[in-house]
Amino acid sequence: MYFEIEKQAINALNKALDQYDEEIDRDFRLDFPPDQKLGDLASTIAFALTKKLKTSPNLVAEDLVSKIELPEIFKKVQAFGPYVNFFIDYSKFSKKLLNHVDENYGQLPKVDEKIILEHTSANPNGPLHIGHVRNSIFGDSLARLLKLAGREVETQYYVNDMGRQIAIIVYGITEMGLKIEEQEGDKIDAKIGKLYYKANKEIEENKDLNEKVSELIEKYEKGEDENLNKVFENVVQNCVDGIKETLHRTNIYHDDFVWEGKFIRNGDVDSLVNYFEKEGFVSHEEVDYIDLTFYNIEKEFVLRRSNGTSLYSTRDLAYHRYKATLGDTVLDILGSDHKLSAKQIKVIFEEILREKAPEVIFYEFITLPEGSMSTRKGKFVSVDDLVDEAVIRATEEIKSRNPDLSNDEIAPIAEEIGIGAIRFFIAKLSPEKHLTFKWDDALSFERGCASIQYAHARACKLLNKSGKDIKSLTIDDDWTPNELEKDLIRLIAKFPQVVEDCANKQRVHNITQYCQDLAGSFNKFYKSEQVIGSEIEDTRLILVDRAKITIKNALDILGVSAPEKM
RNA sequence: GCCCCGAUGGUGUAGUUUGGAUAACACAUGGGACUGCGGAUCCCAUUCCCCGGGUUCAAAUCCCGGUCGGGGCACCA
Repeated sequence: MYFEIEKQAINALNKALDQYDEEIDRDFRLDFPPDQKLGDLASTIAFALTKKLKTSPNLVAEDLVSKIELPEIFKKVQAFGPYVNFFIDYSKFSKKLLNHVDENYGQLPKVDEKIILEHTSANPNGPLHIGHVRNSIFGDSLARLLKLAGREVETQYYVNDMGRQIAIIVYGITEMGLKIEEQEGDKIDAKIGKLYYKANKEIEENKDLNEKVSELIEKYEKGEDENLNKVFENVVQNCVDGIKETLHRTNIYHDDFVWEGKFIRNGDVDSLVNYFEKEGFVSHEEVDYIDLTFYNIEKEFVLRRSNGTSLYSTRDLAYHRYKATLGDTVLDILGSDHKLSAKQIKVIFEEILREKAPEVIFYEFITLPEGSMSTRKGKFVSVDDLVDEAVIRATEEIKSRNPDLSNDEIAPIAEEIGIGAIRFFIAKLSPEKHLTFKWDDALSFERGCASIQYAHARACKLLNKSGKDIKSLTIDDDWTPNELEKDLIRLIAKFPQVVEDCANKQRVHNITQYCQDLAGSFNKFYKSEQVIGSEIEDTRLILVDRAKITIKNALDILGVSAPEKM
């Protein structure tokens, strides 16, 4: 809705600018003034004009204002020093906006772009830990955001079934006689993580065993030993199943799980290497590699191990070419430790293959106070443990606030609140920020996400209590919103623009801020304005209903559900 | 050593890409609102742009040089 209004203001400004002889850049946007007393939309265009006219910006602003033909939706336009500010006519605008908001509010028109978004892609050698989950939460929220902004999005999880890690687990099973189901842990992925830890320890203590692991890799890559294939596949499938369970519990779903082995079996990796060879990009020493020093990358890109088996990086290249066939844009969410290899891939795509390189969004790590997490060393906090703990705390909180609710009623709400708290906690941080994980920070959620969910629950309660069918109500013709109502309306109106801005910038964390602002504004309104029993009860019920919808849709971007009571 | 990120109230962060008006949010601390359409709420107070230069009418934001913190530099993924 703001789009439309902004466009009208910009048009009016442009018409005024037409009356000057000076040419200035017409590609400008409007800002939000710092205070509502200063209006709803502000332009700094006077500064640009001042340069040409050689007078003071204040005079230019005054002059501009006198030349503006004000569109109907505005009440007035006024100069404040050098700023030209527009004031919305809220008696007209509010009605228009509230009648416009429905369940799909925030959904922008379809854009002709299909995005293949890869996220999470954690190695299937143990459970998801809180380092991985930053990738998942960011990736999933971004997918939701982009969809809302009109893009078509397909999410993929790249399953590393051929890596050394999996071979080490297989070694533990076939050579050390370890059994997955005998390991500690509730879930199969946790058990696999334990087994990996043990097998890895054994190999680290006796380096000669690395030979054996390499043999396993070689055999699996050849794929001729049916029994061995089954062991590999069984480990990977089980672990992925466990990871999926964790992801689903936190509202994260992928459209497809692509196994890297596919690109060995279907010959894509071989034909890619052959192409590099044929075009003369390959250098041969102990191994075959591509020299990238010409492109300012010190590290050579190794194509195969000396025993001929493939490497992750080569398989990844094949995978990315595959993804490029599925959509217009290939987007990866990666930890900052992948920066170098992502740079290599970019150069290979652009300079050697002459194809569009994948886009990458990097995030910095979550570490424990004692250092980085490591599945190999068994040093990590699993997402399952974190979620369990969050739900336990939420349960206690609900119990103390609603003693009359039964356990069956509490359980689903506790799940919504606990998971919301975690997703919100991770999502609110911008990706380039490093985070040191502390239990208390992650779980002190009473006033974080929960207060937003609470605002939603409050709105639901209120609408229910009115006993009215909201759809049948109409807005009072004489209604002019007061300051608190205006505030809330402004925020509701801003939502589509927030969606668009965040999607363009690929920044999810600003949504969390918006949610807090919106809930805060709703709470203020709720506190001081009576709804039921007021002279404009119907109008206010409609406002409450639209605020409720907007909160719900905004939380949905973050994968956080909005409970109707809590 | 080379490369990449970060530094904003007591704490944790947003704002930096696109320079504009009084730097936003949450927590913490201290005070207040108390039977309300559920207080997981609201109001008030306190406290911030790492340092040094430069560009500009205007710098948290851009440029140069430092300091401190995190990460990367595998025949790992």
